[in-house]
Amino acid sequence: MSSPDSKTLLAKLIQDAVSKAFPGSEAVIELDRPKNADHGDFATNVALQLAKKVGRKPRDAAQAIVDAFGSNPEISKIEIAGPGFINFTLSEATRFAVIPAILREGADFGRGNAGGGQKIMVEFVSANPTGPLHVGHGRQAALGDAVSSLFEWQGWNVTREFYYNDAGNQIANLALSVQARIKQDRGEAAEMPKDGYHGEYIREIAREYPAKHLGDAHGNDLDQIRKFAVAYLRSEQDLDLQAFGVKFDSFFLESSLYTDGKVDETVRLLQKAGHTYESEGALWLRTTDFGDDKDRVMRKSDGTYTYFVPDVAYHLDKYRRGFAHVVNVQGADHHSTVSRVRAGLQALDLGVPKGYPDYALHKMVKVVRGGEEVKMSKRAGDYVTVRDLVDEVGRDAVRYFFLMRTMETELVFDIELAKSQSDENPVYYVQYAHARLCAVLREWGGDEKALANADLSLLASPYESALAQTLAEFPSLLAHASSEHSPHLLTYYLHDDVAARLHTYYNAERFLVDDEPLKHARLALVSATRQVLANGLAVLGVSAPERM
RNA sequence: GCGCCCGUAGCUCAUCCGGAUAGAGCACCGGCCUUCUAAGCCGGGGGUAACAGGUUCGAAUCCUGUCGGGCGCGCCA
Repeated sequence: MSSPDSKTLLAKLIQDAVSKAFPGSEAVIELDRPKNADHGDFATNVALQLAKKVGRKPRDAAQAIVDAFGSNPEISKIEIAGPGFINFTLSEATRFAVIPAILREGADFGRGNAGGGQKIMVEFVSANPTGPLHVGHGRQAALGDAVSSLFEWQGWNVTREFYYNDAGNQIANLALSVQARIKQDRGEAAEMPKDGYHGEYIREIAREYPAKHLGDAHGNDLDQIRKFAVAYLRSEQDLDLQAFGVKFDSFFLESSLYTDGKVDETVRLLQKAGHTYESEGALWLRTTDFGDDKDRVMRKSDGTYTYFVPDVAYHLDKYRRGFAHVVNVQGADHHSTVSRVRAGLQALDLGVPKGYPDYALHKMVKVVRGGEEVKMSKRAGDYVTVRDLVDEVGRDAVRYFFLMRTMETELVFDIELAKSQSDENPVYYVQYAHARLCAVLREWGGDEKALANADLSLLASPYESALAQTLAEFPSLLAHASSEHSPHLLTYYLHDDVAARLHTYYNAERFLVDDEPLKHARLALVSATRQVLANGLAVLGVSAPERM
């Protein structure tokens, strides 16, 4: 929309016209932005909706509504088109009004307040500390961070949280794997565990360990090995995230749920709520009462808990920490946990809302080089790490590529394409647009603040009004991308709408003309466009270079 | 077998809480650099939106079924 105000205003004017033309009839006023520029800035289908009810042909009904429409300075043209759409065209002044608004709001242009300062948690990455982060975690890091930013831009108070599964079998396996390597290094016979970790990094940890643990250089203290390996890999993952430019506000350890008694408490609460039963020596929760497709084991017959209990305890804890809104970003291969965690929370009977928590599930990442799938990484052994990608193609390209696709499709990451500094590479196309505008402003050398007073009525080319209109859509686009958890909408907006229109404009008109007032008007548009590109890239976590 | 997701141009994908002629990029063909960054721009060809029904004034979009692909169905996490 050109601005929230003109859309709201228009909706009200239409409502008035409808009640004047067809007293007593009810209609929902829908206002769309037509794809085709010939159809004006806004279009409504009220006449199509009403035609049947009032017994008129759609176009006749539309005419009656148009006749009842009062005049307004913001609207320059009203047309009836197609089967009975009413198209509204904004006046040029209204369309360009966004430019001073952008220059005034600067780095804040596009912010909304849908969140109203409420707390929201985005949990993402949440890798087990059993190895370097893989490309799937990379997609999750890019997504989680971008979704978080989108929320922040809508006025939410966002907490980015990383959950460490540092308890359970996989960690025990990690410790055993490292122990086996330590022993092998000492020339002792030692077998890797059946589902052990075989990556080169296990050998690295095994080599580091003896020097730091003089008392137990033999590798007999499994608990000490486990602690060392987990700490080693956690700091390793931190470095991966740092290289990727993702910062978390909090790290939550699964093990703390046990040490703080929260797992036990959850079990007690579930038992008290009466949805548990014992069978085959195990303790079960009747999650089928809450929409799950089968009941779940809480406590195994060996007395230990399944991952399900800490998961529920963890989410209860989130809820108690005051996060009424939570979005968990996870791989789609975990989709079965959604219904079971929700069911577990319902079974507590503590009033946790039914759809809690919210999930954003994404498909896996396939890495391709020259058409061939890449599966191996030297350090990790059987998978490609985030670090491999960042080191080879750079943070910006990796982030942008991870964000370009909708979550529910598999992402094919083409290393050659991401590395190419050419028109084939969408991230360079957008960054180049930004750098180009910086060059223009640099060449001009004046004070950008003075542009706020430019006489925008001098802007007359179709490129200018198209570009201004696109810029005006930025706030509503961000709001939409935020509520849909869809950063990819922003990548397409920046690439196809802003950058593409800008390049066309750039090739068609010269900005640094001799006519001072016209030059100022054009530079105001240039400055506003640069600002929108910078703000959009900031949301995506991609840099906006001034030179390329 | 059951559950979730996907199927749109030669390729990679947008659009999806119903709207007008289904859009980009790549690839292909033809133009544009003495002018602020050609990493760019303009024009052209290319489609039964897997298929079949249904709802509707109107369906890529919603519903049902079929086919094809992915993922998940453990007292693993």
